[in-house]
Amino acid sequence: MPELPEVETTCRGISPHITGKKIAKVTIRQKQLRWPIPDNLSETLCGLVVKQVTRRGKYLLLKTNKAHTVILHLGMSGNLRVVNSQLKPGKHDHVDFVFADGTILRFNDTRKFGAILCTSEPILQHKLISSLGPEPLTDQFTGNYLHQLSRNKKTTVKAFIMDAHNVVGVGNIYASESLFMAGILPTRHAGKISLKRYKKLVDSIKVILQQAIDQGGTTLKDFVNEQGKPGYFQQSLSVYDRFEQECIKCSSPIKQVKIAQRASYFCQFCQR
DNA sequence: ACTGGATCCTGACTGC
DNA sequence: TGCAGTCAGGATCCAG
Repeated sequence: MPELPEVETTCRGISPHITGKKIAKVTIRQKQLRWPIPDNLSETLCGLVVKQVTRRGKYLLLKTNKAHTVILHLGMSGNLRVVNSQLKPGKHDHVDFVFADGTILRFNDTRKFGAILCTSEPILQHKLISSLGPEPLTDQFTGNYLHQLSRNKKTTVKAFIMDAHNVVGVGNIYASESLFMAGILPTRHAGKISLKRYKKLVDSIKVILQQAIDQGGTTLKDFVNEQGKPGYFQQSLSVYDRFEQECIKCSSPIKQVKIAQRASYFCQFCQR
């Protein structure tokens, strides 16, 4: 499931293969994703050159030489691969961005939770992008920021840090892992956690995400691999999906609870 | 204004 | 073996 490190890895992986290249056409086999893909996408993008591939939260942005920017989201099962024109599309290969030199950027998404949109307005003003919280790995994301934002919030701290309006890129797995590292129970009310503890939580989120991105660097080659699924990380997880297994710190069994319909894992002794 | 729940989708897995 | 049910998950939308 793509979380921020996976999207960052995808961004770095595809960028050198499509930056500076002219779009010849866009082939859409399945337009019914999270939102329908715009009907005129191919006509709109034909002839435009990809100037820059960037990421904002879990959105990938393909900036062109005109006003238009392609907004891509991988949902939970999506992936992008760079393939050559000989490779026939397989199951769930919903969209091909075909470049003038024959390179294809192929979007595959089993569960169709992803999205492909296009906008000509300044990208930071786009509805999906403008409401996003700060990037977790920048200096704007601090303990002070989270502490202040969380005052009077009754939601759980886990739901709070997973809300992209507060901070982007913290998905279900890394939320559990970060809270474990920071020693905070996921069920705690966000508004009642001290500044000191938020500082520790922010440090933990940065460490966990940076580790995952560092590991992702080794899988970049997979994005130009015909049979390859983009390699997701073999991240070593401390609590996630370890129900009833021993806590790595205190050996007591890991607990599981549902928060906002998401499985959450924690140690009842190491987190409070 | 806030918060929690339903929702989209497919495939893997479980239980009868 | 097969079928029905459950779960996973990001982010939006909706209802209370």
